[in-house]
Parts: sequence; structure tokens; C-alpha cells
Amino acid sequence: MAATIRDVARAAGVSPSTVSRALALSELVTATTRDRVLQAARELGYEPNRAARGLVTGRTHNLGLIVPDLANPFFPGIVKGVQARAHDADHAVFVADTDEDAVAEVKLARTLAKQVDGMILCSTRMGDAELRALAADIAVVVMNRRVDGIAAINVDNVGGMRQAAGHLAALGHRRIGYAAGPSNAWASQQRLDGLRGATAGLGVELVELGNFAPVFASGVAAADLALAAGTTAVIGYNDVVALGLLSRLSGRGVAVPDRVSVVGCDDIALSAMCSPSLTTIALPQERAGRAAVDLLLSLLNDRAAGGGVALELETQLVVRASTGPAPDG
Amino acid sequence: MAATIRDVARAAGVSPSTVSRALALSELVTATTRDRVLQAARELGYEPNRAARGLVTGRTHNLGLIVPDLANPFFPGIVKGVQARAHDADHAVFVADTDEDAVAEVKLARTLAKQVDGMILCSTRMGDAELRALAADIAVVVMNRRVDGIAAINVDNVGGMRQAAGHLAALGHRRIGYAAGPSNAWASQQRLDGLRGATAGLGVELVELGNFAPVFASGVAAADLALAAGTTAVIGYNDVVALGLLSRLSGRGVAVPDRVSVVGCDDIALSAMCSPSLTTIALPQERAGRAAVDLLLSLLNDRAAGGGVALELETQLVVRASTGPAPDG
DNA sequence: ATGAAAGCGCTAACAT
DNA sequence: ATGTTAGCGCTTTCAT
Repeated sequence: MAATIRDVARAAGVSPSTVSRALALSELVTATTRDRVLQAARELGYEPNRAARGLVTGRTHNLGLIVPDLANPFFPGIVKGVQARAHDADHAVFVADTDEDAVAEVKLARTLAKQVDGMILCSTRMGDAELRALAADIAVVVMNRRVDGIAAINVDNVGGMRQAAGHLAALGHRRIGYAAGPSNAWASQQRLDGLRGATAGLGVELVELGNFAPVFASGVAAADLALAAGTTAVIGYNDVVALGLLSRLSGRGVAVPDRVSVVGCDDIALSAMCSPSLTTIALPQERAGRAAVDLLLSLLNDRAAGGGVALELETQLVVRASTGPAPDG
Repeated sequence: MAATIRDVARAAGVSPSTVSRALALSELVTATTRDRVLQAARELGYEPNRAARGLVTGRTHNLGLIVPDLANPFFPGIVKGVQARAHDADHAVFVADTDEDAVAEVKLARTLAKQVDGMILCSTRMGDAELRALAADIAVVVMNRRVDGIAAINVDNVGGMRQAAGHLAALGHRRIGYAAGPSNAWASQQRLDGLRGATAGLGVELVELGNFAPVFASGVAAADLALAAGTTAVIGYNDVVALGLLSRLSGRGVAVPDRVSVVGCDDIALSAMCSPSLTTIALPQERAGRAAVDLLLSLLNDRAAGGGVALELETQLVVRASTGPAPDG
């Protein structure tokens, strides 16, 4: 059996309450007794039982993190960021993968809500109403989503797309395709809006190729549409889709970037590893994860902070080998 | 505040223990009282507090999962498998990423151990002694590791390497390079052993290129070594390393598979997405994750089961575009 | 500065 | 078949 606070108390010759205070680094114990307690705790390998503590304090020191699909390389970065910060703040993290299923997500969130102090919903597919209902019961931070009254960490999708469009326009492209993501993904709307605004301003034609699931096969399908539409550059909703574009273009003997340029979004690790390497919009995934934890913890510690806060992190175009000058008209 | 068992008891006009029994579907309550209790619980939206329950039953219904690096696309598959099965069995999962740090891993495991019923250690870098000490305190299942007395889920690395070697030999390769993984990774040893045995039996020469961290850059470095050693085929410790090989070979103008063939291991999603697509050894990641949960839960329910059990899952060579006939001598 | 006592929400003997 | 009691490990009044 693991040592309890009583064991430590006995070993240190004090009462359980003193041990509790000493461990909380309270100023209410003498330095000497504190040392004695800490020493005893160390010797016994004592670790407080969090469940028991939570029962009395009402704080579990657990956080929940829900992501649509861990297999999408975009999310592990966020998970890492969340975990790093959570562990620093002495919190453990329940991670749940919804497999892109909005119904499963609501159920999962409800279950998790019972065992955590707060939760981070990443690229949630949940409806606004369900999200609000959840936020009424528990502290919630969303990532890549904007809902009034709910704390959010976002990346500057609009700015990123503006950079991408500017880059392609500078290379002489006049007709750009966009393979959009799921229609219920907030980020996809943002990116589309950004792209529409940017291309209009640049006098560039934007061809919307439709909505796609954020998977490789979507890029494969979109490549054919892009070629048929006569575009000289295609932007994928994310890097995985862009990798699908790359693959299909190469399969059809279309040289990248000589005949068609390709841009992704996310800057997943593999963007730099494939060939041609992928020009993409880098999102600060780990930083976003850390920021989400910070925001959540501040919400927890200061109920007044309210849910209105929304942070926006910068994005940065990373130019690699998959984009080049437009072929001569 | 959420409703407690007392609230339900009051509403149903019974004692808390009767509520507890009714909810546990015990046969010790009349059908009528049970209905009354269930009804009251539903009306109040009552959900038992798991922490409180855990405090008395000693079972948290939480599982811990430790992986070296979520950014390595091999692990998300396992996480998904573990979660799927755990949720089915009404358990939640704490996931922790150690960033390949053996010291951090031990600390993390110790912390997590306090809040879970059992834990799954994936490709752990922990020493045998520490592992045994941990297993003495809590139910443990390891994946990709074999330690006497500790339950394990493994994949047939030896068989996989045998298939890979056989494939390359059949294509006429007589000199094969191997970029091994970290020396403290059990799977790497296994693969090396498998490869040594297989090549010896086939009359093929095996060139061991050294130990590498399981990252892209390692493959880049290994490619140069492989070329210098005059091998016509190279096997990477895993797909990420193989992707590095692919990238460097292409960068140096060495055609794959025309001049050099490349084989990976794991069958991460991106193996099929890059070009040339990667011949690799598919490991059943999700299945392994599910099996680990099953094993862990059986350990938990039946202390007699002991820790000796070791399951081995099959591996399967997947031939794609990165391997071809050996160039003529 | 420290100890004693109460109680967080729940289950599991032990009564009845 | 149901209620009463005790206690899981911890924090937090309230005493001293």
C-alpha cells in the first residue's frame, strides 16, 4: 500500500494536519517541523492521494483535452503543449479522441466533465448550443473556434491565408484553387474568408473546389478538380490534404512546382520531410496548447475572468519547394 | 452543485445505501424501490462522483498510458486503440508524453500511478529494475518490451524483419544496410536480431550502420553511410527514419528504387502518402492498444493472472514503390 | 505553531 | 430488504 498522510505524520511525530500544512508550504509551520515532515515524506515516498484531496477541495487537478483525431499530425503538437504546461502546473490530462464524430464528442465531453476541473476542446465539431451548455457546467476553453462568451485560443487563419495568397500572387499565379475542409470546422470557414478577402484585393481569381474531410484522400480528389479548373496553384485546407494533392499531381505526371504550385496549412513535421517539401502556413501548435492551459487555469482561479477572452496567435508562411513561379500563360 | 447520493436518497425516500445498491443493480433491492430510486436519480441528473467511489473501492476506473513521443506517428494509433477499448470498459485514460526522456518517464509514471488502476507503458526507455519496482506497486502492461514477470504486448519484430530480408533477397539484393534505433529501445534489438538471423540464412550481407534516434535526421545521416558502404538496399529502424533515407537519397540524386531500395517499419499513415511510397512492415497499432487494455483489465480483475503473460501480434510486410530489383552488379 | 475533529461523496460491513 | 455506522485520505475549521 502507498503511504498515507498518517504514515508521514507518525514518522515525523506530528499530526496529519501539520503534514498537510507543511506540504502546502504554508507559513503556519516552523521551518524545522516542515523540514522534518518533508524528510519523512521523502523517505516514505509519500504522494498525496489526489482523489481524496479533490473530494474536500473540490478541485481534481485534472484537465480534459478533446481532439478530433490524433492521427492527424496537427494535434499531437497541441497535446504536447497542453501536457507540458499542465504538468508544470501539477495537473494531469485526460486525452480523448472523438474520431471526428460530433455526437461521440458531446458524450465524451459530458463524461469527462465529471472528473476534471476544466476542459480544452480542440477544433470541436460540437454545435454552438451544446458548447454553451457545456461551458455553463464546467470551465471550457476552445481552440480553433469562436463562440461568444467562451474563452478561446485561435490562430490567425486570415493572416496566414493572406500571406499564402500574397506569396502565390507574387509568383504570378492568377487562378488559385482552394480545397476547403469540413463545413462544420470553424477554421475552414476562417481560412476561406481570409482567402476570399486576400484574393479579391490582389485581383486573383479564387476557385473553391468544395468541402473535404481533412484527410489524404481528399487531396487526391481535389487535385483532379484543380487541374480541370485550370488553376496553376492549389491551397489545401491542411497539410495532409496538401500531401494528397502532391501525391496525385505527381501520379498524373504534373510537375510540382513547375506546372502547379501547392500550399498546405499547419506545418506538420512531415511537410519538411516529403519531396518536394511543402510550402505551408506554420501554426504554433505547442504554443497554442500551452496558451490554452494558461487560459483555462486563469479561468479556474478567477471566476470573474469570464469566458469572453479570446487570444489569437500569429501564423507564419513557410516557403519550401512546392511553390514556384506560375508557368507562362 | 451536482446532486449527491443523499439528494437522491431524500427524493426517493430511502437511505443512501439503498440508492447505492439500486444503482449497482444489486438484487438486494425490491423492483419497486429500485424504480423509485432510478427515477429520482434521473430527475436530479445524478451521476456518482468517481473520485469518492474510488476512495472507498480502491478502483479509480482510470488508466494511464505513457508514450515516448506523440509526434512520432506510430504512437497515435496505439493511443486510439487504447482509448477505444478503455472507453468501452468505462475507463478514462490519462495520456502522458515523455519526450523520449527516461528520467522524466519514471517521474511521470510514479505520479500517474497514484491516480490510476493500472498503466500501459509503450516502448518504455525505463530500466528493468525501475520497471519491476513500478510493477510491484501497480498493474503494468508494457508494449514493445519484454521483461520477466511483466505482462507484455509485443509485435513480431523478428518475423517482420525476416519478411523484409526475404523480400529484398528475392529482388537480388546481396548487401543490405540497417539503420538501427536507440540502443535502449528493446524493439531495436529485436529487429537487429531478426535481421541478423534472416540475412545469415539467406546468404545476404548485413551492414549495421549504427544506432540512431528514431527521427528523420537520422535517416538523412544514415543514407550517406549506406551509400558509402555500397549497399543496394537499406532498412530503417522505423518509417520516420526511412523517410529521412528517402529524402537524402533523392537529394543526392540516387534513384529509389532503381539504384537503392528502402524499407521502413511501422506503416505509419504517411508511408503510403509520400513518393515514392514506402515499403514497410505494418504493425497492428490499434489492435495492440486494444489488446493492452484487455490484458491490463484482466490483470486488474484477477490478481492470479500474474504478470507473466506476453502476447505477440503478427506483423506484415507491405510492399510499395520504394523497393525494386537490385541494380545489375 | 500545532492538534483534534469534522466532513467531502461514496460503499461495505454490520445491524435490523 | 433496508437502515445505520464506519471509514477511504485528505483539508480545514476550530481549539489550544
